[in-house]
Amino acid sequence: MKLSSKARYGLKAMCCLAERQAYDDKVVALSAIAEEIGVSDKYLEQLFSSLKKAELVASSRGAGGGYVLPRDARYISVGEILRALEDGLVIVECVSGECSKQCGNSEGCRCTTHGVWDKLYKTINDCLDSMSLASVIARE
Amino acid sequence: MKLSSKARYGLKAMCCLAERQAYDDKVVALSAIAEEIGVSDKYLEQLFSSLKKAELVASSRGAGGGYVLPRDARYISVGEILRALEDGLVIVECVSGECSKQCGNSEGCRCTTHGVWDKLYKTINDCLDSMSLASVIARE
DNA sequence: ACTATTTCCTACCAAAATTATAGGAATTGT
DNA sequence: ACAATTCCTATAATTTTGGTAGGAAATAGT
Repeated sequence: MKLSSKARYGLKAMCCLAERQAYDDKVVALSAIAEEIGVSDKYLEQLFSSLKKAELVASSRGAGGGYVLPRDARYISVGEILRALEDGLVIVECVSGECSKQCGNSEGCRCTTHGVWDKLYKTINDCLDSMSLASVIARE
Repeated sequence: MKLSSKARYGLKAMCCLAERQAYDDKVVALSAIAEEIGVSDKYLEQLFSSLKKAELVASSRGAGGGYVLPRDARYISVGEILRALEDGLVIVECVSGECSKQCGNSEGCRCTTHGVWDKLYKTINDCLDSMSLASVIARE
């Protein structure tokens, strides 16, 4: 149950973007973020593609273009970011969907361990949703 | 951040063992558990090897041998089981160890996102430690 | 109109981790 | 002796992850 590099770098990149935007309210070129956090432009592009799809960043193309946060960092949660990067943070198939093959018992899913995964899933998401991007960069 | 099959099958197997032991207090052959939860003997052997190392099962070899819980199911937590199967449930390297390459800032680790992983790690473990094997098979 | 810059899209490759299989050694009850 | 069982190690197959690459589309400045 390791967190992917996508999630690690993605969150770092979002922090970086938020910090730069707090400093001067301009669009930030992806290359600047990539350099700061130490990944290639091309790799980071892919992460931002996921983030954009989830509307966690907005962009403008062309020369002088770049990315901005679509809303205040106080209203963007870590949970949203990680779910965008980690395919919904689905821990086991059992959770958040039909429980067909994994459990062997789809309807109602009374498989012994279902309750465990369910509770774990909720706990993780609650935890991550309780942290905003703003609170992270403030290191609260 | 998916849970491994090891963890899924391992917990199921532990539930199965606990249930059988509650029923009649004998050692349970691994093959019986493997059949019930639908994995091969050989695969399950590996999981039990990890579980044994963590002293979450005890075994007797030879004909008529098998596995037993070394203590009451009320005093075995899901957290213990999953940590044994999932390499300590380490979410990111940053957590529970030196924070060298991943963060780029080892001492004190003030990397922006460290607090997030730390909190997440604690939350997950607290959640899992709060569930005993007995409560799981009782479906509480 | 041209150029430089930048996001966006898609395909692909390599490495690592996971999942599973296999063979056989060691132990023990009958 | 024999059958049943755990234990140990190697390895094969599959999937996932991490990262590279090329180029299309858009836009600002000249």
